[in-house]
Amino acid sequence: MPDVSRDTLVHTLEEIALLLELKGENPFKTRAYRNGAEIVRQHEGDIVALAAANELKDIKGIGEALQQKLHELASTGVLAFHQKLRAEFPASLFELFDLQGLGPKKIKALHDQLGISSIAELKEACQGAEISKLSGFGAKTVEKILAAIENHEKFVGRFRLGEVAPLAETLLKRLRDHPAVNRAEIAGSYRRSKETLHDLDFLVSTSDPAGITSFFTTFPEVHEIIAHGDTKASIRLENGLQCDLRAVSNAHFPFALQYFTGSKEHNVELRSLARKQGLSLNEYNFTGDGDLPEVHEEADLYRALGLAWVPPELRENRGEIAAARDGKLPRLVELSQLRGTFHNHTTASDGKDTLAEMAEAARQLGLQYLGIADHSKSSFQANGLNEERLAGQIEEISRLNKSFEDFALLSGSEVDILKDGSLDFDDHLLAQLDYCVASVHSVFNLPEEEMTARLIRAMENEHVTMLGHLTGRLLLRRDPYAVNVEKIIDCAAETRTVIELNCNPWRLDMDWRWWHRARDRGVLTALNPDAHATEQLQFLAFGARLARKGWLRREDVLNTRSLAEIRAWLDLPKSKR
DNA sequence: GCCGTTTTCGGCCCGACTGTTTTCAGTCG
Repeated sequence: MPDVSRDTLVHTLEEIALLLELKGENPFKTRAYRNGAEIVRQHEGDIVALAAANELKDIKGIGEALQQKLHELASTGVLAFHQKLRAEFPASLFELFDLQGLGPKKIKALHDQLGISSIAELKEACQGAEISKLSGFGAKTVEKILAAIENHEKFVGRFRLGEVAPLAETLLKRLRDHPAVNRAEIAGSYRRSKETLHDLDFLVSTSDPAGITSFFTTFPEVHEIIAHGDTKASIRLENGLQCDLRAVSNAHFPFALQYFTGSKEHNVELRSLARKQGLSLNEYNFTGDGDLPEVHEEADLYRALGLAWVPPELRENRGEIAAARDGKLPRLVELSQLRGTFHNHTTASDGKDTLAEMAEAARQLGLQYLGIADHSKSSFQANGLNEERLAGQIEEISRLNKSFEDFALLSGSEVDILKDGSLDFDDHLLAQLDYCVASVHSVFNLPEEEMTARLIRAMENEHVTMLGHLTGRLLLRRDPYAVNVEKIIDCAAETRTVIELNCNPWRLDMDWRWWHRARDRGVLTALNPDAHATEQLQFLAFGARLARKGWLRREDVLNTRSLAEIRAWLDLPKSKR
């Protein structure tokens, strides 16, 4: 039996969809392949085994053609149809899809008429004159393509926290399980919970450093060994992520952990502080005249410098060293303190799981309440609910709630903020909801002043409980839209509007750099996973990490409150909250 | 390519924006 995973099936179908688009195939056909990919991804049960046994009948969305293709792929490991399509286009062509503003039609024109099949070739063509001879490629288009390439270059080699976390934890566990390893941690920006990373820094203490570095370089995920010495190794994984390993002794471990966690700016401050005390600090130890402080843990190191232990998330040289000296570090919020969450989707709009399934998943996580905020009617692309369907959902939630003890669904809506700042539903309907998340999903390109005024108008609505994904950014993909965040924070403080911390690893929006200021203005946040499937409720963990990075405490986070407290809070008029 | 049925072919989600095209095509959400 060939080694075929669910991912192989999914990615093959998705790639076929892309290739068919390039060929200019019927868009509904390409959609059928995309749908098929999604169905395979979501299917409960062993879909690979079913496909291999040719038992895919009766799965809605998988017709005869897809059944046959999935069977061929699962049972032989290859799909002739896919191979044949692939042979028609160079593999590097796929990278052009990563550029904002380029779709299948333009890519096909570039490939067919100018022989362009990579970003590098496209860049060259844009800088020359030939490209403007193509119909549909005027001066503005060329300008936009160049901007998209620049954007892409800026982002290349970086990864979102959420996409590396599972892999990072797997590799860490493997190191910890090795008999010669005493302690192991991931340092660097991962430990500091940066929203994007360019590498992973593993650190182990061991009595056999050379053995561990060798072990590390033989991991099955290794694509390339960049460096391999006795105490240090660097590998590149198949997904492009670079991983560095340092192996040190137990005695050196706390120093190395502190040193490799960074940030560089934080460490510079720390070392200058040490120097003032006649100490020198490096990645292995303190040096200097006289008695040196005894260090077994990171906290000992900070204490030796007259500081409280600084949580790694705060180590960005943004005031944490002074706070640690003055005993003013915040007691940061913890994932385990969350009691519920507000912004989640169901099959009613563009979610993958039903109301009942989402509720059950939230209960499994130990939450007391789950807010449902499906899209509103203007979000056609997301199957947004109109007034009638929303009213039906409110009833369904109320019905379901009768079956729960110590748990409740809350009726909300993720209502679209229209271009002029008005809302997609009228106040009468909004008043029937437990709460409302207001978000922008269209017309992203307003000038900053107009966009800010648009959001402010929405926040001034009595029924708008919180603002969803403030800037609309998609990390490493799409820049935030122009908005004056300071003014939004001030307005949120005045109008008592909550600002969401969207926990989806693509968003993590509002950016962590603003939360300290918002908190000081008395603005509350809600950690919202924006879950479109039950497993995405786990995004709360990323949100908690970023909230900590933003200096937020338990009291700054609305959804650390109990269900009873939330109900009482929602019952207050907005101005009294 | 899938689905549903008005059983074997027609419909499949809609609208905004942009640029370049003079009435629309491509991309995005």
